[in-house]
Amino acid sequence: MNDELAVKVYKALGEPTRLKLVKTLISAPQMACQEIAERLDIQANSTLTHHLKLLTDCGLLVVEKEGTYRYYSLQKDVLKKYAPTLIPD
Amino acid sequence: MNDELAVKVYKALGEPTRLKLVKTLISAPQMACQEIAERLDIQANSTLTHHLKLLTDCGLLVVEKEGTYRYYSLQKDVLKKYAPTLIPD
DNA sequence: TATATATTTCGATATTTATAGAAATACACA
DNA sequence: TGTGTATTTCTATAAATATCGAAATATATA
Repeated sequence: MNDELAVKVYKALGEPTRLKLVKTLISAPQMACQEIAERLDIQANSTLTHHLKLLTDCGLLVVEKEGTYRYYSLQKDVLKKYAPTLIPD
Repeated sequence: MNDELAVKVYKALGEPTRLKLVKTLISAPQMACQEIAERLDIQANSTLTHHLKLLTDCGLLVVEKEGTYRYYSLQKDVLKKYAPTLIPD
């Protein structure tokens, strides 16, 4: 058990916007920034980038570049390990 | 799934001192403030109280008064629900 | 009641973090 | 190459939070 990583994961999940983001991605295969920002009502791009960085840094999200877009998707195995209760049956 | 509560729980766990506190209580049946403060190297009583409050407010800990002492113990079922990976086999 | 011990509350400060705007970068395509 | 779109980086600011010292509260016991 890596405590530093656990702290990062739980810190990432312990904020309303990011928890909502994670829950949104549970049912979506992947989403680009624009769509995420709209869905979560985030005003500034930089704010979204900030949250996405924290979530990817701890391994909860991964990015895939495709042209100008970057698609973010959830690493369900990581979420399942640290916070399985967030995943609906 | 109560998102507000989840945020509170993960916020509580997403800080090094509190994660350590929770992990300490996993193997201890209950501990009084003094002992917790020593074990975690917390300087000020008020700092410990602050952390204990966050942890009890989200249901991770419960207190039992006994004379001048207050014994804090972990609600393992709550921890198991939100962060089972923290509990060793 | 007076004193000692354990813990909490209050008020202040320093650090962290969420948010935003503007500039920079990356890429597609005309 | 030049223009438009998507995202990130930079810098600043406001809000949240961790920490502390001192005073207050609670309880046991001399």
